[in-house]
Amino acid sequence: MTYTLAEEDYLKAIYKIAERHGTPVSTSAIAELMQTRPASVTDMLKKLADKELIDYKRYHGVSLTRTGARQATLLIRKHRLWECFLVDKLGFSWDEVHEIAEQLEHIQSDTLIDRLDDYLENPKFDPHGDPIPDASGAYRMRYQILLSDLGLHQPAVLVGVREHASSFLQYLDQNRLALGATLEVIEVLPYDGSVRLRLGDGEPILISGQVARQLYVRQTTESA
Amino acid sequence: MTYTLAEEDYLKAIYKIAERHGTPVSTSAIAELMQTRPASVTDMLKKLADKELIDYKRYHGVSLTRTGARQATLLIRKHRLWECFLVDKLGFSWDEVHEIAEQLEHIQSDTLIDRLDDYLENPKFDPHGDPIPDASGAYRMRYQILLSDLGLHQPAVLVGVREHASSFLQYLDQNRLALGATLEVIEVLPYDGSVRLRLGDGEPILISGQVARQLYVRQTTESA
DNA sequence: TTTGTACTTTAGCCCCGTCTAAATTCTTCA
DNA sequence: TGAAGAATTTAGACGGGGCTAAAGTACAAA
Ligand SMILES: [Mn+2]
Ligand SMILES: [Mn+2]
Ligand SMILES: [Mn+2]
Ligand SMILES: [Mn+2]
Repeated sequence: MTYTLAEEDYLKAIYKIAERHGTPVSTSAIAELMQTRPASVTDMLKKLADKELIDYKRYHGVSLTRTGARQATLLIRKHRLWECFLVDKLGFSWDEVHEIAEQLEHIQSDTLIDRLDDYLENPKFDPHGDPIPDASGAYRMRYQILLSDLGLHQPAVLVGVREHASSFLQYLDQNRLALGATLEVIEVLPYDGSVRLRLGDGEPILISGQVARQLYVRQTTESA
Repeated sequence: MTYTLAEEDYLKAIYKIAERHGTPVSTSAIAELMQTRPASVTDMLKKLADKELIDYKRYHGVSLTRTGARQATLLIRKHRLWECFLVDKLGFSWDEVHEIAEQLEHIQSDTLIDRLDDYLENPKFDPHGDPIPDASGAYRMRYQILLSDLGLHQPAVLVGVREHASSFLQYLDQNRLALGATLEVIEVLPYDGSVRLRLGDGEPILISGQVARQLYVRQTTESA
């Protein structure tokens, strides 16, 4: 019923890889995300399989069981709620909170996280725009597309980031690319796929195609 | 520069025992407080001595070095600030917070705890009346005596508890014995040392000598 | 001064989570 | 279809932190 820090982090890693690349999840993908060796991953996979948190067939990758998936989403819930706390209450910026939340998410207390949720007034999204599962583990995906897939002159709002590295988030800050910003693609440069944007009512800015593929936007009504 | 959870808890235990019973601190005292075996304590003492966090001579107990004591007080600072957060912001009661703070105190972040301190408006005492060290590790002891040592008809205020067990704190709640309560000893029963108190302006209550020896009070002016 | 007893340490073991090196299995392509 | 070559697992080790049982030390009482 209660899992170790390492077990929790593995479950979360498997969940995130499955979410992005589908199932089954390979040993090497887990090793890369967790910065460990594949041999270490194999060891842990056996333990998680013994506890029926994953379905594991040697040489064929893993997927989470219902129990494992539930545990992973509860951990993600805790991670994201703590990030909200750090940003909204303690004044951290969105590029500073990940490492701390990576620790805080493992605090074991049945009531703590629900009280924190109430204290924060039940936020639905974390500082990076990621949805926060409720106490039962359920959440709805926000409607979103990649900025790189947004049509020309389609008004849209920045709602999330695919990349969470500090350096990337700081780059966004420097270019006034904050969540909630309204934008519109003015031009896509054919040579390298760079994108020229109108941001709010300011001067147009230019971002690389690389960056455009890391930003999630929601289209707004034409007339907005 | 950064210590494991177990190392931190051992340093804190040594600090607390030394504070209450003086130095050197015995292996068995540590084992009892930490709920482990003396053999395990001996193993850890060797490691802490290697890292120069304690002075250790086989068979003769330990004391903290300057570095060790500093580390212990910083841990206590974190523990007590988190307890304030849990009580003041999340609405926990003082008997529910110890276990959670026991985990939260180990979160590693240079800035987190200082921001938390500011967010809580730099409290000087935790929910149990214990002083909170500042960022440099310094704190002043509150003036206090045991209720069992308070003279008859001396007006006083309840400022701290020596015992932190949930059952004890709940007992205090049930008898309206909260920190800050004004009180006065009306009578000490000679047979078993029980104490009759006037609490605020309510009816007198009777507490055992056992309980009276767990409560810290500060005398107030006669005219108060 | 000796000795009994309580306290402490050592020896040897265990589990967790990680690693390297070697062996195994899968897959792809000639 | 039969190797390479890549991915994965196994074998064996290690450090951290804990335990039991046995041995060593200190100290108080005789
Ligand atoms: Mn984590
Ligand atoms: Mn996030
Ligand atoms: Mn602790
Ligand atoms: Mn406290």
